[in-house]
Order: sequence, then structure tokens, then C-alpha cells
Amino acid sequence: MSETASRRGVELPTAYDPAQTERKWYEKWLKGGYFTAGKRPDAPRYTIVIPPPNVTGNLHIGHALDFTLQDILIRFKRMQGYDALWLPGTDHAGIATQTKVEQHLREEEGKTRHDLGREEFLKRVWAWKEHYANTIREQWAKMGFSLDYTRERFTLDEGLSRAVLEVFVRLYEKGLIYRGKRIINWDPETRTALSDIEVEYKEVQGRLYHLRYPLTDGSGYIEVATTRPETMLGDTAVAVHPEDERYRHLVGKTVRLPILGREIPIIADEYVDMEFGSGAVKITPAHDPNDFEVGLRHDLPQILVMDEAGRMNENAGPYQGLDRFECRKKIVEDLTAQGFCVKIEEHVHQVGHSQRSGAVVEPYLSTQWFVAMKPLAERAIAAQKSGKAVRFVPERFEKIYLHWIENVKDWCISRQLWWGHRIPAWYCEACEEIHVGHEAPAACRKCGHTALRQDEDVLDTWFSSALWPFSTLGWPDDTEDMRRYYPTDVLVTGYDIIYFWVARMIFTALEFTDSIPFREVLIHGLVRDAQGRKMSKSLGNGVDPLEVIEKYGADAMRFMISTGSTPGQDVRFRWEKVEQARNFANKIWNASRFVLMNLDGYEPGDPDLDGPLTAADRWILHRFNETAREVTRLLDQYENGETGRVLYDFIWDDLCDWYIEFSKLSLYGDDPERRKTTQRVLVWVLDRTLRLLHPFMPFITEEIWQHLPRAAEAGETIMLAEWPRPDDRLNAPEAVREMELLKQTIRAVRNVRAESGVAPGKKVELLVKPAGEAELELFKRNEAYLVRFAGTSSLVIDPNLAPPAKAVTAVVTGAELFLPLAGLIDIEQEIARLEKELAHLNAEVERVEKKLANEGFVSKAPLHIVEEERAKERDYREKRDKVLARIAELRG
RNA sequence: GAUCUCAUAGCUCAGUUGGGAGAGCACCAUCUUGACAGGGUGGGGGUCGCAGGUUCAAGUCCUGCUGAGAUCACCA
Repeated sequence: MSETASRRGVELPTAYDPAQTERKWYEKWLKGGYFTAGKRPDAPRYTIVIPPPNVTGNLHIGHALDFTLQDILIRFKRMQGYDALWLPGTDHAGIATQTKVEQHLREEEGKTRHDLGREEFLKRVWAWKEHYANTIREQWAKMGFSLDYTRERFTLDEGLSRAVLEVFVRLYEKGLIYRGKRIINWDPETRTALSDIEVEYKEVQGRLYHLRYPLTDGSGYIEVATTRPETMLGDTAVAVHPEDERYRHLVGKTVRLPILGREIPIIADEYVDMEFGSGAVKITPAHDPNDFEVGLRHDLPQILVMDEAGRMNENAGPYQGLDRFECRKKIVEDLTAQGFCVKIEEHVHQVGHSQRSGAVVEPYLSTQWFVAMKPLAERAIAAQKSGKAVRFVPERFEKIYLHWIENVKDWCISRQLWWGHRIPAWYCEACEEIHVGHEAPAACRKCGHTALRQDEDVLDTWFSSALWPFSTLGWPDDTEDMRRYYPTDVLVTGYDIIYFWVARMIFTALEFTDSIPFREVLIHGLVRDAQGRKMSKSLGNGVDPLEVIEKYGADAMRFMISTGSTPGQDVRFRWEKVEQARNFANKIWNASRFVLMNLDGYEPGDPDLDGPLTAADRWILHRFNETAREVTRLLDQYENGETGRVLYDFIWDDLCDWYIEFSKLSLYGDDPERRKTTQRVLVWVLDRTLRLLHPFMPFITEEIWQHLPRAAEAGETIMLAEWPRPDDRLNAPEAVREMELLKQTIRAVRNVRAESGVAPGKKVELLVKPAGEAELELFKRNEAYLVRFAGTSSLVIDPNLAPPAKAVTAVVTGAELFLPLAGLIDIEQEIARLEKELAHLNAEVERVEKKLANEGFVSKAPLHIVEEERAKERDYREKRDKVLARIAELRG
């Protein structure tokens, strides 16, 4: 007890200074090892793996939202006694990182990656990665995240790379990974293949070019239309619908391709839409996915007319060497000049752009590696539709997920990059036999040749991300962590990566661990700017979380961002909201200062519920209990916005505006027993309230909590303090009724004073006419509060009192209140004021009576609802009658 | 074209299984009262987008419409 005694009376500065305390506590938490999971072997575990941020740069405010939501859950569960693991890590982010490093290299040294060579270039990327991984760790620390750094992982580290190999080899052996020549999405800027979802379609104002291809027999022309005229150089057919009467006679004939003069057939295929355009389509199998299919059906040649940089190649004849867009211009000029281009229409259409480079994506025939999605998707769909499902929060995102996985196409997983997991395939130099395995084979299994070269390409970043929930825990080994912490409990992420990541983790986990990777997925929205725009580098409207922290503190940022939204909905970032959160932190700080400044003679211990507690004491304990119950319930439902509101209201309204104000009477009074009781209630409630708030505002709650006198068994950090459990012994409905009447009375007096223009500081006489014995007792018991908070010079409580004419009146549920204001009052004005009140009460009475007169309502509504309305009716009637009587009296 | 989200006070947004609307900011008045002016007290302000329907009862559920946004799929 000497320790708590020595803490007594510690002075806190008048305003909370976040910068000072945040670093201090984070260091202590780290040193204490409180973030490390595994110290409660007998407790149930709770696992979250972090969505690994890219090592491309600093974290932005969107990360702050995502991670804060996770830290809230982890801290909450840890306090509830779980063995809580929050596993951190970072993602190598293939294209994104490589592009950044290449850009850096170009700007700083004027070199390309090819100048350095693969090995040297990768060294540079690793250095970049180290730098940004450190920056990210620093940012995590500033935001207060309780991550278990002993388990931190990186998608390219040794263990995870092994997992990637394992998955690749197994899928290959199962026939679910294959190599094939297909139309893929090609990014000519970064010169790599992309998967379908890495292509963003944007509406673009383009043109539709109508071209005439002359029939070789000289009998005329056939007209086709295209948005990409340069691809005509790769045309190998013109297709019409087999049932199209207009063209039936032409099928089987040939046309001569303008410029190149190649003779190509007119074919019939059901793919063609007769209604659209001329009903005839040019077919370019090497540059369009649909044409590719048509080409296969009709055994057409595939002529690639561009190179990997999007320049026209040797097949483009006179256009060789031109950029594809220059070629477009040139070829249209030429075709027009030669009379082959007959019409150019303005045409709005969707054009695919690379998600990373922004370049217009070229559908491109290329040999790549693919994952056959059908079997994997079917299993995921079956799982989702049976009981073995991942629960999406909010539910609607399940539909989004299912729609995607039900329509998914094969996944192109090879990337023409250097930064990533190199594809574990080796080709025999002699016979081109493919060998897939963990290591390079010594010799070709087919021809015995020993010269084998490994595939130059790496895997799509998302291939490794798909394994994240189990690769981070040690899979494919049967590790202790894997057994204890897998499957994880919840995945928290934004709706923008449901396809990229969430879906892929689910089907991979089902395939390789035979289980779902997480029970629930909590989906949040995007953080937008104050105008509701998406934050982006080009707009420069991004918000740096560190700037927010510097200005307002990490707790304010966390509270604002986590409570400022509804699940699944986008959040707008507004500085005013951070300011509000900062003010809230300051409010808590000062309420705590008040408590700490008034602990003279404090004797440690819980409030004695059987002791002489005041109604206010019992009321605040009751309200705390309700708040604890509500906060726990809401947190379990991921209702952070509501949780924040409940805590805010309890702390600001109930604790600060009412209880602390009321407590001053006990603290400054001369009854030492009452003072001690109130001190205990204050300390107890503040302690527990800080715990409820801790997941949201870890720093300030810890700082204050450490200043509070508290029992040794509470532990050395609020992080590990027990989460408050609802306790029925704290229920005090009578105290609640008493406080409600007191509050109503005090407010009514303040109100009429203000309305009657009584100076706020002026003490006035207050006459209370209670309605009955119980009320009389109640008011007598609480005289001191009325005097203090209603600004009373003298107080008369008398059920039989005859009010003076020159007085203003207020009516509350159990009493009439009179303020004799002889000098100030104008009778007519008072009557007018009361009549306004009367009109209001009459309207209420009428409304309730009408409801109760409704036979359907009384017979069908739940009893407690009907009872509530009856009580309202009585209350409004009573008040109305009193106001009516008072008006008559004044007139009278 | 398909699916989804949103529309509530001047602004930004809450509103948790349907029971007569709230917060912050802004605004008006007032208070240098011994935790806090980043504060206290009191106040004004809303036909909950429109039209129907279900129900004793609809901001809340259903249908249609209007407007804003998102995602997916597309016709060359």
C-alpha cells in the first residue's frame, strides 16, 4: 500500500501531451514482452495475421485504419484473457517495388536494371526493402500497435519461399498449374504479363474506325469496324455470323488485307453479333482474347504484330518500329488515303490500364504459367455454401466474393520481373522438357542432357500472399504455431482486395490446409479525403498518419479513424474529426486530473456496495456496468462506431458532466466517510473506464492508469489488466430513477432561469412542491445538490406550499418547481411561456391517447411497449394538468 | 447491361434484430464557478430523396422512381 500511497496527489499537467508519453509506453510494452504471444498456454488463443503492407514506401492513412481496427480487437481479446497473437509482416510487392527501385536507379544513376544485371539489381531491391521495412516498423510503433515482432515475416524470406515452392510443385503435380500460350494482359510499360484483376478498365473517349476489306474476287468489299486499327496488321480472317443472310454467300471467299496485301478467309462463327456494327468482324488471334478463341476453332494463324514494349514488330511491314499509338495514327491516314477507311465515329468504351503503371494494357499472345482455377474455385464455392464458410462482415461482401469466384478464369501467375519468387521450372536445353521441382534437376529426365536453364520469370506477388495465413505460421512444416494459432480468427481488410487476396487465401487454404484460413472477414472501406475523393499520389491529397499523430497524438488518430465509420463504408478524413477526438482525450485527461487531485485520505479498496453509497454513487456504478456490457457486446460485433459513441457519451455526459460535478459535494464536504466512499467510486470507475477505452486509446489510458492508485493484482500494465465484466450487483434501478429526477429538476431550473433572463450567477429562491411522500423524501435527501446545481439561495420543499403569483413555474415528473422572481417577472409573459409549454404537452397527450385508443396497438403490440405508452400518458397528463392549473391561478 | 452502396439538422455523419429521430462542427445567448475555454450552461434548426405497399406501428422491411457513387461484365 505504500506504493499506492506514494503515488497519491501526483500532479498531472493541465493538458495531455501525447508526444511525451507515447514513445515511453511503447518502449515499456516492448521491453515487457507484452506483445509476444504464447505466454498463456492454457488460455484460448485469438489470432490475427496482418495484411502485409508493401515494402514500396511509407504507410498511409488507409493502413492506419486497417491496422487500428486489428489492434483494437487484439488488445480487447488480450485483456479478456486470450493468448492473443497479432502477427506482423511485409509484402515484397513484385511489380510495385521493382518499378520503384528501377525508377530510383534511373533518376539517381541513369541506369536500367539490365545495366546492373539480375544479381546486383536484386541486391539493390533488398536494400530498399530493408529500409522501408524499418520505416514501417517505426510507423507501427508510433501508432501503438501491439504486434508480436518475434514472429514477423516477409513474403520473400526463407520459410515463406519454401511454402511458395511447395504449393507450386504440388499444384503442378496435380495438373492445376500449367504452362501455355494464351492471350494475356500485357503491360508494355513494365513489360510483364498481368492477371485479369490487375487490369483496371476506364471509360475512354475513343474512335470506332470502319474499314473496307476488298474481296479477292473483285466483287466488292466487306466492312469491318475496330477501335484498334493497328491490329489489322495481324488479322488472319474476317468473321460473320453463320445465319447472317447478308454475308452467307461470302463465307468461304477471301479478302485482301489492305496495306499488307495478305489474303485472308471469310469465316462463319457464332461468336459474331449480327446486330452490332456491320455484322462482320476482323479477327486478330494474337491480339484479342475472343479472336484467339475464334482462331483456335478455325485453325487460323496467330500473327503477333507488336513487341514487348508495344512497338510494331517485323510483321507490321512498313510500320515496324513505330509505337502502337503512332502506328494507329499513321495507319488510319494511309487507309483513308487509299480509300479503305470509310468512316470514323466517336466512340466511348472501356480500355484496360495496368493497375501499377497506368499504361494501356495490350491483349497479347504469350507463353505464361497459369493456375487452373475451376477445381479450386469449385471447392471454395462448395465450402462457402455448406457450413464450412467464412463469415463476411458486413454480409453483403459474401455475394461479391461468390460472384467473383463463380466466374473466375485461369490465373496467369508468371511475371517478367526479377523481384519475386522465381518459378521453379527448368527447361532442358536440348529437348525443352520441363522439370518442376524444389531444386534444379541434375539432368534432363527425357534425354539425359545436363544443361538446364531455369525459367527467368517470377510469380505474381499475390501467389505468395495467398498463403500468408499459414505460411507465416510455419507451413508446410507441422509447427507448434501452426497447430496453436491456425486457422486464424478474423481477417481485417478493405473491400478493394477481396478478389486479389481474400478469395485467393480461401481457396489456397482449402486446398493445402483443408480448412478455411479465418473464421471471419471484417471488411472496411477506403479512407477518402474531405471532399470524398479517393486519396492518390497524383492528386496529392493523401494524409500522412505521422502528421496526424504529430499534431493530435496517436490516440486521437486511432479513435477518430476507428470510430468514424460504419463497417464496410468509406470514411472521409476530416481534421475536425481528429480535433474532436483530441478534445475527447483531453477531457479524459482532465477528469483524471480531477480524480488524482482529490485523493487526500484515500484508502485503497473497492467501493462497498452495502455501505452508505449515495444515489449518484450507485447511479454511476450502474451506468458503468451498462456501458461495460454494451462495449463488450459491440466490440464482439465489430461495431466500432457505436462503441466509440457509447464510451464518449458515458465519459463525457455521465462521468464528467454529472458524476464528477456531484462528487464535488462529497469531496469538498466535511464528512470524511462520504469523501472516502466517493474517492473509491471515482477511482474504481475511472480505472475500469480506462480499461474499456484502452483498445482505442492505448497511450493515454496507460499513462493515466499508471498514476492511479490500484491493487497489485491489477498487474503492471493496463494492457494486461482484466477486461471489466458486467456485474449484476451493480444494478441500481432506484438510484437511476432518483438521479433521473434530480437531473430533470436541475435542468428544468436552469432552463427557466435562462428563459426568464436570470443572470447565471444570481442565486434565487427555489420552491419545490413534490407530488407525494416518496418525492418529498427524495428531494429532502438531495437538497444539497439542488442548492448547488440550480443556483439556489434558499430552498423550500413542501407538498402543501402555496406558490406566489410572481414566480416562474416548471413542471417535472414528480414535482412542481417555482422560482419567485418578484422584480423580474411579467405575469403576461409567464402565462404566454406556460401556454407554449401547454400546447406542447397537449400535443403529446393527444398523440399518446390516440395510440392507446387504437385497438390494434393495445392488442398486438408487446406488453412492455403498451405499458411504456401508458406511463407516458400519465406523465404528460399530470404535467399538463399542473400547467393548466397554474395558468388558471395566474389569470385568476 | 448486372450487382451493390448511399440519400437523415447549414456541413460531416450515427441511428445495433420495426416502437416517434441523435452526435460533432457551425450558429444564437451566457459563464474568466477551485479537472478541462481543446471547457460549462441554455437554445434554435429535420415533411429522415420521391411514390406506393406490408404492419397496430416504417428513418428502419418490400416494390418502383429520381439522383450520387462503387464493383463486375461487355459490341469488335
